[in-house]
Amino acid sequence: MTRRTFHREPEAVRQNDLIAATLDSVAELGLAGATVREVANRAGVTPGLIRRYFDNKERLVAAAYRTFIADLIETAAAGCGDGPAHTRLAGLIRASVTAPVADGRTLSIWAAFIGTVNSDPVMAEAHREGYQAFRDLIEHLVGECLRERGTDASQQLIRRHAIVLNALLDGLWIEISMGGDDFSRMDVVRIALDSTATLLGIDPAEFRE
Amino acid sequence: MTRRTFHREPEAVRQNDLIAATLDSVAELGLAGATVREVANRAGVTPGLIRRYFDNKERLVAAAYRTFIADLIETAAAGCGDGPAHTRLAGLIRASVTAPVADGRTLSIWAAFIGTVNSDPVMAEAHREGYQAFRDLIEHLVGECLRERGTDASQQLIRRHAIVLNALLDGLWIEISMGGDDFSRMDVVRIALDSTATLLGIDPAEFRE
DNA sequence: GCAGTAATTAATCAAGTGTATAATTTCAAA
DNA sequence: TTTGAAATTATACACTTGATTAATTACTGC
Repeated sequence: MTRRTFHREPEAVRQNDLIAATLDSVAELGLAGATVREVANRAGVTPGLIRRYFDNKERLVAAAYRTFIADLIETAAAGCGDGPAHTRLAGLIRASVTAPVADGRTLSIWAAFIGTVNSDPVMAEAHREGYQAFRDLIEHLVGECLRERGTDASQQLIRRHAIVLNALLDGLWIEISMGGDDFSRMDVVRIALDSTATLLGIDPAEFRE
Repeated sequence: MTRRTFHREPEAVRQNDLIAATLDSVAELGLAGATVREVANRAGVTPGLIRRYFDNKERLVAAAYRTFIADLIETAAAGCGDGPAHTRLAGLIRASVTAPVADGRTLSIWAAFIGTVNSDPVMAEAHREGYQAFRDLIEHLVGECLRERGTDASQQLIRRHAIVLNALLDGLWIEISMGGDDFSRMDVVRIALDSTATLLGIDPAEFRE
């Protein structure tokens, strides 16, 4: 009986493959389905190998969460482009409520991980990092946006706006990703942009360009 | 060696205890920690008993989710009271962003369950029910609120408002429950009410009473 | 081409899981 | 008080889980 053949991969590649396999497992089977064996199978690898790249399963899952969140924020932030602040903010909003940020798979992974934050300190820390990054991004853009319009907003007011806008985006993202409603028929981007403009006291037309 | 003593309970009570124990387990240990033995221990009962009240663990968890969501919506809806529509809407909003609806334990349970919706059809159905109930409640209140003010809003516009408001409340609820920010210092109720008024085009003062 | 090292496999382990069932105990009715 | 049925316990089972280790294989540098 002969062993299965294999070929070596650079450390970074294998780590990446294992993380990708983990995220696929979580998306399709839930966190409970992301077993060491399932992940190894999807990565085309043997279960024992995981331990060479991650001390234990907990670390693997935490690493997967970190890259997931980082990628998600990066994708959303990439929608900003450059130009005046209100255009960048509009880009961020558009990216946040459309695929690939807003879709079922992303939500599934996010939800599965979020469910662990309360009972797992490692996951809680990984979560805090990513969350704060997004909030800071929004707060920065809102501030710039208001300043651009000559509004002399206090830091406190900017923060308040950021909190509300962040909440709105989170909520819309969840609703859209969940897909229960007939969002296909609506212009979700339009809804998100108009609502944001209303909340910030900006002329909605300015967002539509 | 003598067996442990026990006393019988009416079917409804036992079911309730088991569900409560399940929710406690999920809140503190996550879904993975809600094992048959853990739940039984918390309910002061032996693991085998669970099978007498629920065909299998899956059913127990689904039942727990259903009662959890139902209670949550009921608690939020109880904040409505009676009176003019805008007062009832304000009550719902207030209830949604304050304890016991908005707190860490509630969020933990919610998140743990949400994480299963994508990979578990039974949970998906339980989820859809509860979610729709809340959305309908908001839509109804928004409609009444606008009509009360003489605004002749189309059903489509009402629906749009409900979607946005629901998203805002969901997002705020998550942010507050997560507790990462220094919400303790802010008047979250005020923020929620003012934002809602802005979105619906209502005078904020009308909400503050 | 060869040797050595490191990556990978294969096989095994102990612990924990949900489930099943038989043995007991409680309680209400007679 | 006794009896019988239903609720509860206790025990066991088959399976899956994450982890561990020795044996093998692939690749790098010479």
